[in-house]
Amino acid sequence: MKREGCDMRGFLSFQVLWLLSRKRMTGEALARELGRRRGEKPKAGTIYPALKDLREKELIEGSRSGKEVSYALTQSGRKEVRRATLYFCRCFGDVFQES
Amino acid sequence: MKREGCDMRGFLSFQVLWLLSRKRMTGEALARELGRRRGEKPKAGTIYPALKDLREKELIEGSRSGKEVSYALTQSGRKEVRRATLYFCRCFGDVFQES
DNA sequence: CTGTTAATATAGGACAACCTATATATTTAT
DNA sequence: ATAAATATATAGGTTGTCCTATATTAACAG
Repeated sequence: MKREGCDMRGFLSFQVLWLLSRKRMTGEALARELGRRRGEKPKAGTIYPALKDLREKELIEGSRSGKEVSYALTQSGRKEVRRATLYFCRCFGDVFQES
Repeated sequence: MKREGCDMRGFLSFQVLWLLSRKRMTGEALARELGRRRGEKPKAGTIYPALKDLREKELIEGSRSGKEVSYALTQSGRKEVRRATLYFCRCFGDVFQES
């Protein structure tokens, strides 16, 4: 299928780190919050592979409680989200100053 | 090669539309401005295929003058950049309110 | 206990965003 | 005229972001 407009994918892992920098969350809670912002909730096949990748990079760590896994940033995760946020603002800062 | 941090690719086409919404620019000028913001200038193989894609979607149009092609938004390009900016702000607005 | 639902997980595929070449055309300098 | 530099273009490859399945496990209701 051809996209009509410009592609708006990207920065999923950054957005996950950003959300976790504010509050510890489960995969489902993350998906719900992303859905609230994007208009459409990402599917399981989007969110869980992303969480796995961040876990393998040791930027986040999860603790299971029943069927849920609650994620939080590790120390390098906190460092990384600071770095990434600076980069993000340098790239897109002016997009916000005018809305 | 494994990336250490989180991936920060994405929104190239949006960023190009955004820059063109402010000023008519050539491919080279766009690459320079992206380089200024990102810290590294994107290569020719990144920028020109992106411009070709946006041209084929009729979101931008270019006019050649010598060796340079100067790009500007079309009418649907202007519409698209408004739509995309709203979406972008809804997703990432709070990232900026705290820096 | 058994069936359903909720949360997590993985496989496999499409596509944009990046790269490294390599090529062509125009302009500028020698 | 010729060489070098500049701007544009395309081919081909990797990776992250998305999807649609399909499967597993824990909680919950009957």
